[in-house]
Amino acid sequence: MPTITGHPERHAPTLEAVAEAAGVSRATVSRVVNGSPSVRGEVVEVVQKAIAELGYVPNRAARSLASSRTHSIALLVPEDVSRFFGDPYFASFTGGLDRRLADTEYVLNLVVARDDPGRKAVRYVRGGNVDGAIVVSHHRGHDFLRQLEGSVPIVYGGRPDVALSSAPYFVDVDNESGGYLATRHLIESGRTRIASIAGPDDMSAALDRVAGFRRALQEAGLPDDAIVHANFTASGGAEAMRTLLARQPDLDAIFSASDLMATGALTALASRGISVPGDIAIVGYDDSPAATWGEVGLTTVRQPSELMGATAVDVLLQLLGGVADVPHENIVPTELVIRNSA
Amino acid sequence: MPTITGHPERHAPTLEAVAEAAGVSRATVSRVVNGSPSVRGEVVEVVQKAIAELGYVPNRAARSLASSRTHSIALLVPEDVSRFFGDPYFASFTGGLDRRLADTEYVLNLVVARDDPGRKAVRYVRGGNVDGAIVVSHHRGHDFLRQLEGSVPIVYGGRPDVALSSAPYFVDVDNESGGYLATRHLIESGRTRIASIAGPDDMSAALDRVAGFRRALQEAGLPDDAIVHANFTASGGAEAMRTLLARQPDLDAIFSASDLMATGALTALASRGISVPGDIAIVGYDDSPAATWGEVGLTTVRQPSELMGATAVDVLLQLLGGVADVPHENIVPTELVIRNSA
DNA sequence: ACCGCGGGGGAGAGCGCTCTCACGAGCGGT
DNA sequence: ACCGCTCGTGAGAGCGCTCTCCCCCGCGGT
Repeated sequence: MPTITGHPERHAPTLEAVAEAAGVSRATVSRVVNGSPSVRGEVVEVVQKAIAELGYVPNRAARSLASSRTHSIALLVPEDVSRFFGDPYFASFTGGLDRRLADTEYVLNLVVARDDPGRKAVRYVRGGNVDGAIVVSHHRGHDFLRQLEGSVPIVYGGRPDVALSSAPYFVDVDNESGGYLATRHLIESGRTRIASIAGPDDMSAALDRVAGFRRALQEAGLPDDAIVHANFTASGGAEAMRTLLARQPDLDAIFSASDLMATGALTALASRGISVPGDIAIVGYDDSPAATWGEVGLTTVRQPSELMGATAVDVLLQLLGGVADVPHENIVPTELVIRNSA
Repeated sequence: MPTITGHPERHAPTLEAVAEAAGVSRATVSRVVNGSPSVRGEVVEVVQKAIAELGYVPNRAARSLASSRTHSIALLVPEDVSRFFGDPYFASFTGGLDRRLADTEYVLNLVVARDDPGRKAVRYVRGGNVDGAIVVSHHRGHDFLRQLEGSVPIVYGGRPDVALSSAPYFVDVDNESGGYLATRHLIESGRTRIASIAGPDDMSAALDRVAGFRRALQEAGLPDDAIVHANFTASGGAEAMRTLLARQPDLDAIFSASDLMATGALTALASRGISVPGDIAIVGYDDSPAATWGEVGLTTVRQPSELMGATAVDVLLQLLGGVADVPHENIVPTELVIRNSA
């Protein structure tokens, strides 16, 4: 049964056909297709004309079989896809990644390591199906990632928590400077009694933001000890807000380490009739959709997630291109998005 | 493992190597790998043992070159990736799709048709790089999709708006029954003065939900004319809520055609001291993250987006498998998620 | 004149797999 | 005993590229 679902495949033109049409050898066409500099200009033109006329498209499989390069890279997600993409941060990370990749000949393979744990994904990556991989949303405990070492170049989105045997390449965001930025903004708008609803104290990202918060306050000679840790949820944010108000009723600004917690804080404030930004200014963190869903738009620190995606691709392409001395740590800066809440 | 006489060069084992190790021909190994029934059981075992010992992984490129089947399918997104994945609906559609695909040998290629318009993506799909494609988030005006016709089997997520020359395959959700489900739930919990905050009246999905709303009320002999259209935003929902209250202050239930509008309605109700679900019950639509972000969890109609993704894969696999009489229209039912608001 | 050299282009051997054929063995029917 | 089958397996020809040789030609130096 050679017929596949009745799709009459018109024999796609091959390199050979182009070569014949252009009156040159296969090798020459190949050179033109791959942009080799050692073909005379006029020959290049003839070949390109033939390519255009025949509508030739290189066969990826043949190419990668012959060159043992696949021209595809894996986006390795070590968890459920819907959870992954449901996170706006990763959605836009992927967006930046894809946009950067669009300029190249590379194709993105979505590889999910859900069950197993990761057996299939590891086999896929190690099996020579991709030239490199970008690993995102990895967490402590994803030890199977170690099995990828020594196969293809890998770039991590976020500093990997897994103990790897050699220094990994990764891109990460500068949380400290994010906290600093947010706090400076509050200071510059004249606030002086500034507190922070921080994230869990066992997450380095949360602690780094606190560090930035403190640095800004210290530089300004303001007290830096009004800090309550919460768990990155809206209700946690609301509770933290109440705690802070109880402790220090004359607060005039809050730096919340996540937008979600900020929305909780906003709710808590609203229910007490405290106006934002009139009485208290709030800066969030993430620039998630939650930032614009409430009545007041949330001023927040955006993680340059697109840039991170693009950077991850850049690093990987350099690695694949054999560039020497590619930096292992690639830290991108954060950016303040000013709306109404501060 | 390195042999005594061999070079230390660790070269990925090929079919040939397995064949030699197992003492059979390449063809036989190929048969085993591809699950051909015509190999004796004991031979299968020997071969599988050899495969396991050598850690053999088939070379995808070679396989697809020889068979002219790529074993990969495209997820074609005709718009910006971050916007696409930022939508929880699509995130989980993709999740379902991926999960279903995980049981197969197929791999997902993320293909974005952003600029161009779609030139590169069309070339990619037509160029024989994938066996089939799933097109999502397509809109009126995406005429380039027509150029895909006649290349590989295509399944659309959502009924395509583009004028195609032959009946497309698609999966879609049953909006009418979603509206019906939500409204029935309100009726069954004893509500009798039920209104709807509907979506824009030029979107068929919105109108279908209204139709379901009406059907439920008519069946119950309740008035079905308390309907205000809004634009699917939170502030639109809040305004619609105020309008409804002004019109009919004794309302005891609301069916909101989106979760976002429902959150707006909740805000409006809270500011008037109307309790949910005490005074007024609310059912939303989508089961987006917004449904769980507020103080009260939103009872809502979940679009079975995962199921849709999985169904799209099923349909495509059937098409690829040459199954006859694959249905073109695949409508999946909606599902009620009960939380606190109703 | 000669030689050497370098650049442009052709020839051809694979890359690792699939798949059609051919082949031999075993078996039942006549 | 013969034929004709089926069944399991092997042989070998590609699939469409890349890439290493190698050759040819024109040039400059001696």
